[in-house]
Amino acid sequence: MKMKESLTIGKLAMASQVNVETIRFYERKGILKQPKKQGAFRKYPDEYITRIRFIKRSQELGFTLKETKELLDLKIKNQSKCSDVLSKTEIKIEEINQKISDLKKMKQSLQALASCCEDINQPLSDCPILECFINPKDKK
Amino acid sequence: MKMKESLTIGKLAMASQVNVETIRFYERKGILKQPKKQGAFRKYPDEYITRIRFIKRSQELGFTLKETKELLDLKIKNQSKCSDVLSKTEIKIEEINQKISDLKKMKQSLQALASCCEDINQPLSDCPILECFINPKDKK
DNA sequence: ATTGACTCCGTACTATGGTACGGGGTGTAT
DNA sequence: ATACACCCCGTACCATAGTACGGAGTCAAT
Repeated sequence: MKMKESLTIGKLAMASQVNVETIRFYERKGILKQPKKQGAFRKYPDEYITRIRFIKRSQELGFTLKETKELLDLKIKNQSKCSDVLSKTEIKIEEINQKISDLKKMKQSLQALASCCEDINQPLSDCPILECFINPKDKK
Repeated sequence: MKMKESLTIGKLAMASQVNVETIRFYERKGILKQPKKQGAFRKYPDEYITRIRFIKRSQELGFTLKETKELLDLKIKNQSKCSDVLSKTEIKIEEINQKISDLKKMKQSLQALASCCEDINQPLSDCPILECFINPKDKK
């Protein structure tokens, strides 16, 4: 009797492109909840792949594991009070807005550097990469 | 005889809003080069403040110290080819574009989650927060 | 029923980006 | 000339985010 939607930890790791140990690490940290075991081994439904990919991408976007857990918990604990979810969600949205805004600033700075380099006769030492971050209009 | 443009490590740390130990750490890592010493103490010209603010800002924007060092080296080794600078910055710009795009997706998902809460009859479990990154056209 | 691949768990180790500590030296202001 | 704040350096320690290891157990195929 084989069940579809039932991955061993090794298969899950392969499918979600992380190390087996990473999955165990996430379980210890409470970021992934331990699945039911069939016999002695963990058996994971397919949606864990999505979950793990979400975690990895969130990290790449600058969220810590703790923050990522909070994002996941918004989804998971959907029985929690609407007002809780709403306020947490709004905080995260604000964080994202800030990240987007910061990234746009950095992009502009990098583009300024790039455009300085496009004119090959321009002296490279005049490239504004250092100065363009240190603007008086400080975000803090 | 006092020299302008000559900061002790403590003054520099204060001015650039980092810990003294952080400056020493950056020197050990080669991210800041050790300045001339006057007597037994390091003496820094003012432009180190700019340098350190640049490092901190880069980190806030998601660059590692190693990457930040690379960016600084682009400026410092200005004998390097413009094409080197250009290709490095273009890679960073592409990374930034992808991050912004993913953050926007994440934001939309969170807004969907928030609006679920506003409309209490909407099933919360349909919120697409997990799905927002999982596109077939894999970036790697 | 035995082999081999996989899993279990706990523990230890790694890298990154710092921070803290402590014993000693220095520099300057009074 | 001496007090006191500051600096020197090495080393140890911290959190985060994993990765590796190793001995034992398990499952599935032959």
